[in-house]
Amino acid sequence: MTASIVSKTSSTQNTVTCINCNLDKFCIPKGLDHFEIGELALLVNRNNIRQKGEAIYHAGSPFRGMIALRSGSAKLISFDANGNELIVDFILPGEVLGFDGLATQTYNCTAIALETVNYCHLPAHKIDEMLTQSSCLNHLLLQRSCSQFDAQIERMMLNRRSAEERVASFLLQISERFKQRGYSELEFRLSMSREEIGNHLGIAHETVSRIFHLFQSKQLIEVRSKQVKIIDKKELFNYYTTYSLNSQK
Amino acid sequence: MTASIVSKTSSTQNTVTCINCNLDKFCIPKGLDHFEIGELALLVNRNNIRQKGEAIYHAGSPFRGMIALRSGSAKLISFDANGNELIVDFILPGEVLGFDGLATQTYNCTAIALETVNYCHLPAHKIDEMLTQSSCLNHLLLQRSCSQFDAQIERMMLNRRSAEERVASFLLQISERFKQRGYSELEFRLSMSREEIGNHLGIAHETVSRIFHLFQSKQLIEVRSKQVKIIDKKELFNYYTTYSLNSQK
DNA sequence: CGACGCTTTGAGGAGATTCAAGACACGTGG
DNA sequence: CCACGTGTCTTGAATCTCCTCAAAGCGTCG
Repeated sequence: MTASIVSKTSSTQNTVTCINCNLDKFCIPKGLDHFEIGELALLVNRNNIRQKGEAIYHAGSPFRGMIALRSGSAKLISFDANGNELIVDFILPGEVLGFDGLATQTYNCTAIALETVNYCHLPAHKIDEMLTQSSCLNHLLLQRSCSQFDAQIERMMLNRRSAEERVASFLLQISERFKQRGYSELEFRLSMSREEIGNHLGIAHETVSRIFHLFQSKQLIEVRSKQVKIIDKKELFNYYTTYSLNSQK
Repeated sequence: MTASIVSKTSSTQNTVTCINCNLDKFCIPKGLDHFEIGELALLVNRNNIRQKGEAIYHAGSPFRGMIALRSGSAKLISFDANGNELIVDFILPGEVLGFDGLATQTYNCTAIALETVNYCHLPAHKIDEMLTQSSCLNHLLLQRSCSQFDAQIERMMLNRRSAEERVASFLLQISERFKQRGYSELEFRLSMSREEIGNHLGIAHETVSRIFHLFQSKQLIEVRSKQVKIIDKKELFNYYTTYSLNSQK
């Protein structure tokens, strides 16, 4: 594990903390008041780096705290009984990792960088401190955890849809997440491979490729390797709401 | 909504409360100390009844509190954009409902009785009271919510398995849950239809039927309508761990 | 430039769905 | 108590979607 690197700049302007971080609307501080964010800022280790393919934490290892990605992306994976990898989620810049270890104090998943990442680390023992002091954070974490419930239902819904609907939904979801963080919603680079997309969606990587091609031929998107441009967002959206009209009741 | 019926017996022996309830190991009180259970017992409305097909709560309605089933079973459902029903989970006696409304203060799902149910109701405003007083309950709820995370991964795993593996897993899961609550683990009655099982597992009801028949012909189970007897639990278990050796990497 | 990994594309096949028809179970009323 | 009707369950056959295997194309990085 690398030691956390605390900025040594004396001028506060140049020091990025939770208070002036541009990700504050999406990160852990979301929902906390100004004072609490200040408290939080003192607890966070910034500027941790991992290269592509390196793990941020491992399944089974003791909970070390929550992670907020400042740049780069990661995949959150789990392994089945036969050691097959299952990609539980992709994590984009500004998103938070670590919920899989919060309750049991042991990480259930392994987090691996898909490209070079820079992240902030809120240590576990400091989370405990905050939990006993601030009922606000407590409530916040509860809320965050419960929103997992919604995500689960969303995923169950997707799992009974066709491969085309899954891919459409995947593209729109990534687009939306980029948009919310101030990146272009219509043109972006996928940091994960077709294999990884397929794994996450429960379809073969060849199928992902074929459907990307299909969408391109239908003028819905333009794909060139990992670069994606969404041409017809509306139609892409229709793709996965309209097509299941005669699905099971 | 029916008014809660509080027992009018004067003798404490005849009054079932959280303190002497046989479900205390599985219900909300799990993990609370004796004093806290006593507190809880004062807050709970008991003996609420719903008939088969009736809703216990509706998606979109304000969070009214947590529900613990004392007898009977229910299904927790959600609806997709086209109004198709998705069965998120089945709830067996002694299990707790309502997590889908805890964070947002609005139920995300609809809970419907699969047969006559008798349930206890812990009102929402009393949960709030307890949350500000007892950090223990707070922590407990957080833990419960986080365990949703595990369930989600488990379900994602299942969703890339074959129909046979899904059905095997379903039977074993129900069996395990009955066992934990003191019912026979090898012989039980399924309160849900083939249609509902299929919906929950993401397969057609005909497929469920066919696989029940297949398992019977392999001497793994005996099925007669809704009555199920597990003959070879071990082999049934192998069925869904062994069969995916050459699944996707 | 050559090697390796990722992506694309094709062909064949397996598994699950859909549609359709018949069997069975359960509740109702005669 | 039996006949009847409705809804659930079973079973078969045809079809379709997606997977698997295989090979070729493309990109990237030393």
